Order: sequence, then C-alpha cells, then structure tokens
Amino acid sequence: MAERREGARPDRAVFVISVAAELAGMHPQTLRMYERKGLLRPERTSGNSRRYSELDIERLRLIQELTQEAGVNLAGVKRIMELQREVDRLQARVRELEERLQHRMAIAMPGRVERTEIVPLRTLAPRPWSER
Amino acid sequence: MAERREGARPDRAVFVISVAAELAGMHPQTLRMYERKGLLRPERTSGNSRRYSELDIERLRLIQELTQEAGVNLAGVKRIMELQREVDRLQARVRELEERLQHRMAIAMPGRVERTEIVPLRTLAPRPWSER
DNA sequence: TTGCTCCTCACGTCACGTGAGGTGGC
DNA sequence: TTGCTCCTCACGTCACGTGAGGTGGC
Repeated sequence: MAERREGARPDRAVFVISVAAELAGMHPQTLRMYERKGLLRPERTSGNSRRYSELDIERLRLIQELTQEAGVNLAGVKRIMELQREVDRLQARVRELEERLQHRMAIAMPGRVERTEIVPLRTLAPRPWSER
Repeated sequence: MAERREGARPDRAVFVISVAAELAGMHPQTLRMYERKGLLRPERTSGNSRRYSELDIERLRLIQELTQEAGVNLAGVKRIMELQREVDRLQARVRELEERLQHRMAIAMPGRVERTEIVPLRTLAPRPWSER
C-alpha cells in the first residue's frame, strides 16, 4: 500500500498569514478579523503565529463569496456555515437511508428495483441472505 | 365533520401594516423595507394595501431574532431562511425514510424492533401484510 | 538588518432603521 | 374630515475592510 503524502492533506496547516491572504485574495488584517469573529480558527505555531490549511483557504473563499456576492455580513456568514454543515449532514443521512431501503427492496423484489416504495409483501418471497 | 373556521388559518392575510407592525414590535417602514429586500411578500388588497398573515408575523419575529440577537443583516437573513427551509425538508425526508425502514424491520423481525439496522433474513419469516 | 509576525486604533463607506414629507382612497 | 395607506428622501448609527503605528522573534 502506498504511503499517503503529508503535504497533500487538506487539513494540514501550512500557510502563513501573508500566503493565505494572497491565496484567498484578501488583506491579512481581514483574516485576523475573521478569526476574531469566530469564522475560522487557524492553528498557531509555538511562537503564536497563525498557520492556515487548504480547508481554511476554502473557507475563506466561501466567506468572500457570501460577503461580496451575496452581501451577507459576518454574523450571517457564521450562521450560514453552521446551517450548511447541518444540510450536508442530513443529505448524507438521507443517502444512507435510501441505500438501506433500496437494499431491502432488492431483497423483497429481486430484479424489479426502480424506486424505494412501500409495496405489499403478501405474494412475494424474500430472497435468502445467503444467496446475495 | 366540523367545518374549519377560516379566521384560524395561519396563512390567511388579515392584518393591515400598522397592526402587523404592532404585533411584531416593529416600525411600519421596517416592514416595507423587508418586503423591498425580498424577505417576505404580504398579500395586497385590490386597493394595493398590504395584508399580513399570521405566518408573516412569525416570519417577522424570526427576522427580528436574527437581526437583533444574532446581528445578521438582511442579505444573511434571506439566505438563512432559505437554508432553514432546506433543513426542514431534509429532516422530514429522514423521518419518512426511517419510518419506512422501521416498517420493513417490523416485517423482518416482529416484536424485536429497536434500531434500523441491516440484519440477515435467512431464519426469519416475514409477517404477512394482511395481518398488520 | 530585513521582512515577517503580533496587536490596537482610526477612518471611510455602506447597510439598516426610522422619521419627515407629500399623496391618495376608504 | 380623520386616520389610515402608499411612496421617496434623508440622516444617525454601526459593521466591515483596510491602513497606520509600534512590538517582537526567526
């Protein structure tokens, strides 16, 4: 198995504030303000300098889109990012449940699975688990 | 069957702007501004006056909470209300899917339903639909 | 030393809320 | 007529972005 390169990990804090600001197209002071408002929390070195990850940069770009294109203020951005996480979580849960139900339907109606719908089982024999 | 009283319907537009503003604890001009920003859309009478429903009042109270307590601006409120609708929709979908799956499990394991988990069907006889 | 980092303070700009002012219809 | 409605305009306040200024460590 190949070893994962550490440099490729998007949560690895590798950028100093000047580089992060350049990558995001922002003023370094703006990044400090966003942190003060609780919008993101870059890591700190032992010398107390900020270190930003690739994920932090993505977060900065999202903030930029919300503030500049949509005109949302920072309190709004914070709430929106929280809600977006909730949406993502729920979407994953829906996918998981749909897959389980699809799976059940495949047992109930082998070869005729098109949608997850409740159907009467009366005339249908379940396919044994061991034959799957 | 009893007839539903029309006055009780929360989507019925019954309040003129001065009353709606009083109920929401706001200035009438503020309500007009919110409409201009697309945060809510009260009905209009044939004479072009606004008429607010109970649901509109609830929406106004939500806007008030987001702006005054959380400090969100109106662009943010708009986006947050859209995302909240998406969250509500997804939560309902999750409940629906969980119920369906629970139902399937009840068929597979009568009397032993605790969690929705995939289990082997090999040794279990399905409960006939007609007996439910 | 140079060029970064840290922080605080201040200022220009803009959004928001609200009041004034003038209009029109029940 | 009175009291509402409609609208636009203007002003005070505050948040946001950014620059200055002074500090400290690799």
